[in-house]
Amino acid sequence: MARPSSAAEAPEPADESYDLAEQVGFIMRQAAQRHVSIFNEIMGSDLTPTQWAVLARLYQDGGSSQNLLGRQTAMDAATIKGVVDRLLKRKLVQTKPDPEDGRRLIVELSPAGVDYTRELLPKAETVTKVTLAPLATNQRATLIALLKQLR
Amino acid sequence: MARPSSAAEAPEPADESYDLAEQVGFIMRQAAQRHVSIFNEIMGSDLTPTQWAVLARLYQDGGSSQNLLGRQTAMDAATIKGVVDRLLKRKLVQTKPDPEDGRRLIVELSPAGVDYTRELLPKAETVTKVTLAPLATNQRATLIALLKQLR
DNA sequence: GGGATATCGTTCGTATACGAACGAGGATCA
DNA sequence: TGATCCTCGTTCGTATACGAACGATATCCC
Repeated sequence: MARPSSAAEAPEPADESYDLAEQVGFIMRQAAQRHVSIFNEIMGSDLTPTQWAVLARLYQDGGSSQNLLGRQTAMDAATIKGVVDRLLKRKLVQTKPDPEDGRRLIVELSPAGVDYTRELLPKAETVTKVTLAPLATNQRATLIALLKQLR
Repeated sequence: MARPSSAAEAPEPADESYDLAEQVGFIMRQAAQRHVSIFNEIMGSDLTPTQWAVLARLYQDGGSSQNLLGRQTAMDAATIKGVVDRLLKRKLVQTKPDPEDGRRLIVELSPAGVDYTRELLPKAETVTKVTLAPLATNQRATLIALLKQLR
């Protein structure tokens, strides 16, 4: 059956035109899934995309408070806590209280974390390359520009 | 500090050019987060994007086996099970064994699920509209075409 | 000074997401 | 028929993701 009920019951014409496979959200979820799959293949299963985001951000800009770090890596306070905890357990990051603000916890890369991140940088670039491989060069810039407008 | 170590230590030139905020994966995750946020606002917090994907797929094409349904909605076997279980608990879907294949479990919309899905269709279209609102009309088709190539 | 307000980190609960392993059923082919 | 291989559904463990609530600390402003 194509429809679970007769067409005459549909009150709004909109009902006829909805196709899940054509909705941005659904397509974007699939594209994101493929990206994560590529990430896991290249980076290895011992590091997740969000964990990498934290390492890369700390490597680029140094330590920051846990909540700010979360904002910079697109995670809310509850999520960044879990990610930082797991990186702490692996001793890739370290924390210390902020002397200027008793509420804040400063998170920064450990020396081992710096080395680890630097070693992974080329692989991280490969992830982006492979993810964008199906697109022509000019299409890649277009996609990124369009996605940025949807943030 | 801009870099946790001196530039002279970097063995590969690639290290200098990596910027997390410019990687597709990171930008796509943010765009997806905004989409989910819009989804929750419009559809209400009692239904998730994946649950909606299942309802919409069943509404469009009728029942199918659980694993096939998962493939059609971009979820693996473990994930679709959880989603179907929660929809079962709300009596929006119903299941029955496949008479032709003892391994299969057929999942289909319940009568209440059909009504519920039909009522939500206009809102689901609004979700897509609002998600794409920042883009010009011709850009929307471009984005979708590019994302489809990344699946 | 001190009360209202905001931010920070934490915890809980729920829902994807998926790898891995498992047993039951089905298909293929010698 | 029987051995082999594949698919299906299930379960477990781990990791995001985020709303909600909480106490502790800062800040604002009267």
